Amino acid sequence: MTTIKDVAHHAEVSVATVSRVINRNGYVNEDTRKKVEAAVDLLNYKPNSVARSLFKKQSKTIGIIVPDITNPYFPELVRGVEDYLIQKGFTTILCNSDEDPEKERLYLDVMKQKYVDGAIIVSNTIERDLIAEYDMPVVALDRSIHQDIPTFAIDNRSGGRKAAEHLLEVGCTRIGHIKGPDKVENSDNRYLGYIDVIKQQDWFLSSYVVEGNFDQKEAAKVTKELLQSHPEIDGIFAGNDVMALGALKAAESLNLNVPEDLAIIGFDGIDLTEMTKPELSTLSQPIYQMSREAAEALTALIEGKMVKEKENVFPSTLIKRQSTKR
Amino acid sequence: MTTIKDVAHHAEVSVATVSRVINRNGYVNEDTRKKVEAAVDLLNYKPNSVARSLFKKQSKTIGIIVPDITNPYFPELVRGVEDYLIQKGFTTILCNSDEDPEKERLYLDVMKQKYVDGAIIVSNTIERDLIAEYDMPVVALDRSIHQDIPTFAIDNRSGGRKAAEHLLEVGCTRIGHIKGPDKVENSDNRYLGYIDVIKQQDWFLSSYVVEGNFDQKEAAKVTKELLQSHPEIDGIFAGNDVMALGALKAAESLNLNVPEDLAIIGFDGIDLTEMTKPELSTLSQPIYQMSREAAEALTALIEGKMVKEKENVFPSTLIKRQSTKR
DNA sequence: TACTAATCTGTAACCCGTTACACATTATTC
DNA sequence: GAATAATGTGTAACGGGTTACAGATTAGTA
Repeated sequence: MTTIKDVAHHAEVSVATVSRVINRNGYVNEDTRKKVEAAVDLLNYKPNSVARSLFKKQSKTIGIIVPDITNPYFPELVRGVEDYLIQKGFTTILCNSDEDPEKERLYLDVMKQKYVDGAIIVSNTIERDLIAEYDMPVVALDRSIHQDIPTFAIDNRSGGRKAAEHLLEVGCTRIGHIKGPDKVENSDNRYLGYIDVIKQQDWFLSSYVVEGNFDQKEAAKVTKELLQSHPEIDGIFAGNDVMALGALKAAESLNLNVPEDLAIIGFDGIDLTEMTKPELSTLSQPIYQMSREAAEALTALIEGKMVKEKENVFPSTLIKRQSTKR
Repeated sequence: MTTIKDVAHHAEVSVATVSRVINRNGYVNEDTRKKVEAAVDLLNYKPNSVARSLFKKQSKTIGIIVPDITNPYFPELVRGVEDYLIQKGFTTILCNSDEDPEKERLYLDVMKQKYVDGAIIVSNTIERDLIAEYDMPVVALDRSIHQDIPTFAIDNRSGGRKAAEHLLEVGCTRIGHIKGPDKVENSDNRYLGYIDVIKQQDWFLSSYVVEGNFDQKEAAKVTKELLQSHPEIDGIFAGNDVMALGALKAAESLNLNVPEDLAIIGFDGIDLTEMTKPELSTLSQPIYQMSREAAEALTALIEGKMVKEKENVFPSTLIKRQSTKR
């Protein structure tokens, strides 16, 4: 590995001069610069980021904590972040938390020790006080953490409303909701959006709402139970696409035709929704855009700029497909 | 940020002693150790990984290069790697190459500069000579790079054979193949497996094989064309699950029933295959296991152990589902 | 011409750990 | 009791950059 000393020696200058050339700061004579650049090329010198980090106390690295990259919602999120950051000269450390506070803490510890410049966090459990301990720029993505921390998320409530309204529009007369886990902001707000619309209906029963844990199998199970105890239900709003898929499976197992007997709409707009039969209607999130902007905000924070807008709410878009076409 | 000096000062010892306590090496008196540990706890001292890396010339970080985390095959692969490595004390840098040699090179440069300890690479384009330039432990995953580099991959050819045989067994009389991109080891070998079985059939035509680029939309297009020009085809082996899905879409658009009119089988065993209707038969890969073992091999390499087995071939498992049930 | 400002370059301290080496003390062995 | 081994601890160099500071030239100005 060639070091700055090797280059200095080769170019017959001091390491300070080489450093100045590399970083384009301070005065350097044109001829000297050329000599140094020639030596850099000749020796194929690449400055050592670790040494630089040690001095500068920053690493040009950021961490992204997601619950589970295996969940189809997150790859695109991570991709949006990574794409932007690499182009800004940052590398991205991937952290799968499984929503486990211990793991989250572990990852934050590691980040701190590695002089990571900042973190993008998707979490329900991390609190502002914990983040304060680590004293690094943080941006919340998909779920808010605290009003002081810049957040990039979907307007879940209005999305929930749109979903319920759409089901009413296509003629559903009894609409159930497969809700995500309790006390998770996303699922709660989507549920509230549904309630906003449905509570005005005289037929509404609280037993039309069941909890599905954002998981396909679980959603299939609870949907089946729901449809068995409430055969009058002809429309289902699932709290995310994966659960909508579970609902689709449930309908199938009960020999219900979608959309004729049962209309189904999901939430998220992951690619999966185009791959089912019938294709799933959904509330699509601008995932890539959102994550990219989160990454932008993080780099701004790292560069010491204030981000004026703490709350960045993105609209969801209704995508009408076969599963609600009636 | 507390440093080792702070701790030393607090415990009234030298930094060397603190270092010895932290790393549990060298002689340290029991009482001294306790004093130091108390100071560490009190000050919540976490050693600075960057400084350590600089001296040790290793970073407890590895890079993983995948084409695109957004492709449903890779998240599980990455997860297998990350899970194993975090537990071994390594963090994982995620790199999306888009199969672009420039990006691959850029990522390798960054890794080198950050003293990354090793890399796990999924690539068709990276060559051994390039890797040699970087002089770091490398393991190839999913696709081989060179016989000198430990490889963890599926037995694609035998998988291709199993797929073709299965279609014959369920009674298909004309079997087409949607092949992945040319000169990509995986697609070529799956194709060869198909040929191994099909070439003995007197009905075989080379026009039964079309190329689909591992992409759903493209696969749907070429499958449709294939079925239109060869309506006698009643079985399709797609080079991966995403293309099998495209084939399913094509069948649908031609009003063909799956599996009655057309049996379809994919390759990979991603979760998606359980989510379609009908559910897709596929050759399932032990993705998580394979990637975990790749990570194990990489850490072994990093620790200076030789990995005896360069070629680690994993079997695929035939999963029979509705799409080939006839 | 004299003086100030701008340009150029090198020396050395610093970032924060790790460890070779030296020295001191205590334990073991004959 | 002397010699040797084992234990305990500190000093300082080192890893590879960055930059404050000083000193030397050159350019610009009155």
